[in-house]
Amino acid sequence: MRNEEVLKSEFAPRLVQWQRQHGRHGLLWQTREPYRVWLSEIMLQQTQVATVLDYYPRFVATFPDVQALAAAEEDAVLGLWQGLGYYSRARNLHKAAQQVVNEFGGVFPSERIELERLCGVGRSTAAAIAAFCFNARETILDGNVKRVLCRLFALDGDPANKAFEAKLWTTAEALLPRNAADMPAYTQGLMDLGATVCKRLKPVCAVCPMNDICLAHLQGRTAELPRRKAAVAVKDVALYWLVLRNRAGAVFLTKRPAKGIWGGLWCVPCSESLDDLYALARDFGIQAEDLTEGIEIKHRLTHRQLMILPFTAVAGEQAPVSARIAGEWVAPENLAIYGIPKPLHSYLNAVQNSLF
DNA sequence: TAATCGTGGCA
DNA sequence: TTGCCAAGATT
Repeated sequence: MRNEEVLKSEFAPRLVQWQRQHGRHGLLWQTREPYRVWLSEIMLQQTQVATVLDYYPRFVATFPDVQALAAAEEDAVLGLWQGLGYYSRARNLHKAAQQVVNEFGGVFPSERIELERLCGVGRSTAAAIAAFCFNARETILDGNVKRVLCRLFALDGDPANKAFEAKLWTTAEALLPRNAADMPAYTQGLMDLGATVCKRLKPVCAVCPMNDICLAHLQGRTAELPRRKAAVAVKDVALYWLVLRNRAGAVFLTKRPAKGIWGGLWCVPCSESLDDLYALARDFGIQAEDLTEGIEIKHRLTHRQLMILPFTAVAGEQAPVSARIAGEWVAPENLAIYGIPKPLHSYLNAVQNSLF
C-alpha cells in the first residue's frame, strides 16, 4: 500500500494548489459569512449550481441576515423557495434561523457538532460551514467527494451500505490538509474537482491534478466507479385536482400539511381518489356533473410518476366553503407570493395565458 | 433503516 | 421515453 501513503500525503497540497489556480472563484456564496454559506449549502443539497443561481440572490435580497429570516413568515420563505424542490429544506431553514437567534444569540456556532444541531444541517453541511467560515479541519462528504474518493482509491463498495459510507468518511478525514488555513480552498477544491474534472460522465482525467496517483484512472476503471446506486422504484400515482375559480377569477388554494409531498406549499384541493374529489366539490356546492375534466398533466419526481387530472368549475359568488377545508381565494396577481407546486404553477400560468 | 422528499439536466 | 443523479437530511 505504498501508493496509498503517497496518495494521502500528496492529495491535500495538490488539491489546494489546483483549486487556487483552476477552481471556481466567482460564485456568489463564496464568502466567510456563515449565514450566506449556510443558505447556499442548504439550497445546493441535491440541487445543481445553475439552478441555485436563480434563487440565491433573490433570497439574500429579501432576507439579508439570519434575524430577518427568523422573523419572516414561513409562507414568505416557501414562496421564495417555490420551484426549488425538497421543501422541507425551506421549512427547516426557517426553523434553524430561529434556533440561531433563540439558542445561539444570533451568532452561528463555529464547531461542526454545534452546527449539526440546526434543523436541516447534517454532518456534511455542518462541515462545509465550519471549514469555509472557521477553518475547521472537518471534511465534507457529498456526491462529488464520494465519487472522487471511490476513483482515487478504486473503492467499489455498495453506496447503500452503511459500513462503506463510514469508510468513506474515515478516508475523507485522513486526507485533510495539515494547515487549517487551507480548509476553505481545500473544501472548495473537493467540490470543484468533482464538478468540473472528476465528473460522473466523461471525466477529464487528462487535466486532473491526481491522474498519476488515481487508482481508478491507472486501472482504467473510472467509468465503473463509483458503483451505481440501486434504482429506486418509480410508482405511478393518479392525482385529481379541484380547480375552482370564483367570478372575480380568483382560485381556491389550501395549505398542504408539512408531511408528504409539497409540504407547506399552497395547492388546489386534491385527492388520489376521484370519489374524494367529488366529495370535496360538493363542499363547495358543486356537483360532479358541473365539473369540467381537463387535460392530464404528467409530472415525474424521483420516486413517483404523477398523473394529474384537473377538474375545473366556477364557484358561486358566496361559495359555501366547508369548515373542514381551510383555504383562501387567491387572485391571479397575488399568486406570486404563495409557494405553489411546480406543475400547478405551470398549469395556472398556461390557463391564465389562454384566457388573455 | 430503508423510504421519502422536487426539479432539472443530460445522454 | 427512461435512467441516473445533483454541494443530503430526516424519520
